[in-house]
Amino acid sequence: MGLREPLAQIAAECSLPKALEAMGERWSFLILRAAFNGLKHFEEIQSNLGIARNILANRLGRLVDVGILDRQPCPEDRRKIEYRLTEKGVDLLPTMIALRQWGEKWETGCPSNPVLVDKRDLEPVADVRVFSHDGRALEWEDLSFHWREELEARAAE
Amino acid sequence: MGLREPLAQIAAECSLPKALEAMGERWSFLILRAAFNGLKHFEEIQSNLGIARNILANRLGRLVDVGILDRQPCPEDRRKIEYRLTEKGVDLLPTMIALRQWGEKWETGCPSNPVLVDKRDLEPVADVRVFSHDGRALEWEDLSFHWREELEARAAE
DNA sequence: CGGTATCCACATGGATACTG
DNA sequence: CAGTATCCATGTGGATACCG
Repeated sequence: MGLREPLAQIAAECSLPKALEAMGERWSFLILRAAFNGLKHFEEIQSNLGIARNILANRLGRLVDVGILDRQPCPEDRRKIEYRLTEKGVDLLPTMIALRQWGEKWETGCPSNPVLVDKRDLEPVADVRVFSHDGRALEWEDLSFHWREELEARAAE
Repeated sequence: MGLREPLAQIAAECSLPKALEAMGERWSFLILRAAFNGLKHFEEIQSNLGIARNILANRLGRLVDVGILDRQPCPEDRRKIEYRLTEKGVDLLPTMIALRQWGEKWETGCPSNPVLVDKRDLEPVADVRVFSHDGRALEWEDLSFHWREELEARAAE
């Protein structure tokens, strides 16, 4: 099954729709970015993004519901609320960085600021890309979609 | 500037909002997936996604406008229209695969089908992640956001 | 501080019918 | 085949006021 031959029926078991259920709304990625940048409080995020309060409340609630953010009283001031990334939330970093890098390359044409760097040497991270199981960088031409069943049948031979 | 210390002002030059302008709508990623899966024609995409015709027309138009898809008469039948990924569109693959893998891990809990494989050995590609400039796989703890100016000042010392 | 409540505008989305 | 046109429902988003 080649990559450029259309699939008769696709998407039957693709996780993308499910992922988009959680992250598909316009503000979700921006709220997530705020979280990655260390913003934890409602007012902080609201003033930084300029998002309407009711929408922010709604989105934060949804992100908490799906387990991307965690809502806790602030340790140093129990009256305040703190939103933190869960492990599931942190796991969205490659997606977010990939999209940001794409925007840098094709939309703005210039590097974003602040930069995501490796703490060890303060060097900017590499472009996010697709690698083979043994670490070779792959181009679109090197890739193909295959049905799992077909691969298993082939492996069984 | 540590990763867990909040940034006073963020997002001033981040390309993410611009990227989301192009890809932020619910259907955009799914239409893109259809394109990656080799679907080229309006009716094909419409029946595969179950999207309303007017919305699909609108989204296809927008994706063409921003240069992610290219709209051409079909080579073998000039009466038909064909949508193909541009280079800019293909460049969204890491983002899409990263999001799909995240969904597999956290939302559906099972691998998607069809699988993206390396043509050479038909092995599924590796999980998309963030690497350092010299190819070390980085965890969230290894990362930090820094202002470009600060990095340049430091380098000049 | 971290929300709700309200109100309103517009965008998104779906269904269906029609067209070149 | 690849859309438009139309209609309608709901969702998203913004502004503002209010609240515990």
